[in-house]
Amino acid sequence: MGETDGEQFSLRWNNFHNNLTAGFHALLQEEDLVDVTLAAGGQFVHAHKIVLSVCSPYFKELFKVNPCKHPIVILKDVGHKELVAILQFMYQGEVNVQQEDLATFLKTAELLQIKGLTENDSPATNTPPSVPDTSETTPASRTTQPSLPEPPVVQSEDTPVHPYKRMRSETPAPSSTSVSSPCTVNEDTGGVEIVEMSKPKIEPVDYESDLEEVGRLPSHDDPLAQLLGGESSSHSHQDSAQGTVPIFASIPGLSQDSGSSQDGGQDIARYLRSPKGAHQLVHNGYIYTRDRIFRDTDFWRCCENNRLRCRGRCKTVCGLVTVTAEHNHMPQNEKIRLKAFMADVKERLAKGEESADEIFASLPSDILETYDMSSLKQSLMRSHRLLRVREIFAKKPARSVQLPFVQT
DNA sequence: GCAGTTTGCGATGCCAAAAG
DNA sequence: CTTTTGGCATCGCAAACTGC
Repeated sequence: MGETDGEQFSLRWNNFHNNLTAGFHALLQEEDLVDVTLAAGGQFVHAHKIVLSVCSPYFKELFKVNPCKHPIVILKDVGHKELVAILQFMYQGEVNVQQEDLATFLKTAELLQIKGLTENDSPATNTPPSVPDTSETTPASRTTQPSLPEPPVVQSEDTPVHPYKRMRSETPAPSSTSVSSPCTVNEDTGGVEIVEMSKPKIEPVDYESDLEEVGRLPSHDDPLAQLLGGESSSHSHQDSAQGTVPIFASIPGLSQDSGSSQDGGQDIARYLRSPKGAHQLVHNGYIYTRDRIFRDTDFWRCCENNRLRCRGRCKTVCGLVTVTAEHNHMPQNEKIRLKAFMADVKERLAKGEESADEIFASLPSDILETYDMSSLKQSLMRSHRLLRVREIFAKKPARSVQLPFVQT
């Protein structure tokens, strides 16, 4: 390295920014190398994750926590027109917007945290040099504090840790819509199972923590209750029975009502991992275990199919949940909630940063009142110890456990 | 209180049959 | 023939039990 002390030449491409801008725009126009599908207003737009990430910390974070090859991001309550305009702004650095559409456009841009269009556009961050400051389009009405957008659920078929005998077909989805993007199979575990399920432990979907700020979903103290897709046990599962429901999330603030989540968010679905690592789906307060994959359809069956002889089933095609058979029992929100809590407790126990007493003391009072925590605590502590012992033995070199060969 | 053993049940995979 | 549903055997985890 020290040999490079000689005279250096600065090579500058004067047309660099223009070329980059034109290149990105061309890629967008030709839908070349696109790796994300944005759905808004019933229509779909393809884009590039890298461009969205550069122009929006919101998208950046979204793609970081969902390392799916080709996610489909369904932006509820965002119009197709606004989305296209925002994309044009991101790719070209400028866009023409009708005056009557300006307010909606800017509000959408704020919620999506589009750099150059939002007030909290961090100057310290790497603002794209080619994106001009659009302060001239900044109206006085843009003084509202943008609420943190609820992250849309990135529909992904992510992180299969365990070997499955049958892999999902990658044939394009025969969707009734104009989805031309694949039903992505992301076989990359990526070590991010914390997002959905960590490899050794059960872990809830992590982006629920962001959902808490929305208030549309249950805002219990527990960071896990949202797994249920709503907490009300009084909900009627018939609401979505035999209906197709997209896995989606709304962008709050654009619409004060609950949008198409008529039943209070009950149609939010979440992917989980079972304690054994299998894919699970939580929908309308029911847990489904993936039964099989056929073509581009995942078939799920109620996890109570054995115990309660429940016939509840559903299927997902490109993230669209279709309930195909009714359950013979009520939604098991409380059960799911408890399981989620126990998974959380186990995770914290495993971290060893808190004592068991501290962890249990931090649980919501209703959980503590409902369940016999002393026995639960004892049981968890025991299984935790057991786990540690197994880990220790698993780490031992093989020769240390080899027994002398005895010929019989 | 801890460690070892037993037992119950949930999870999983596979197959057959029904339906379209 | 393809898709969907019903059934069940098996495995393994975790709770419960027992003894020290």
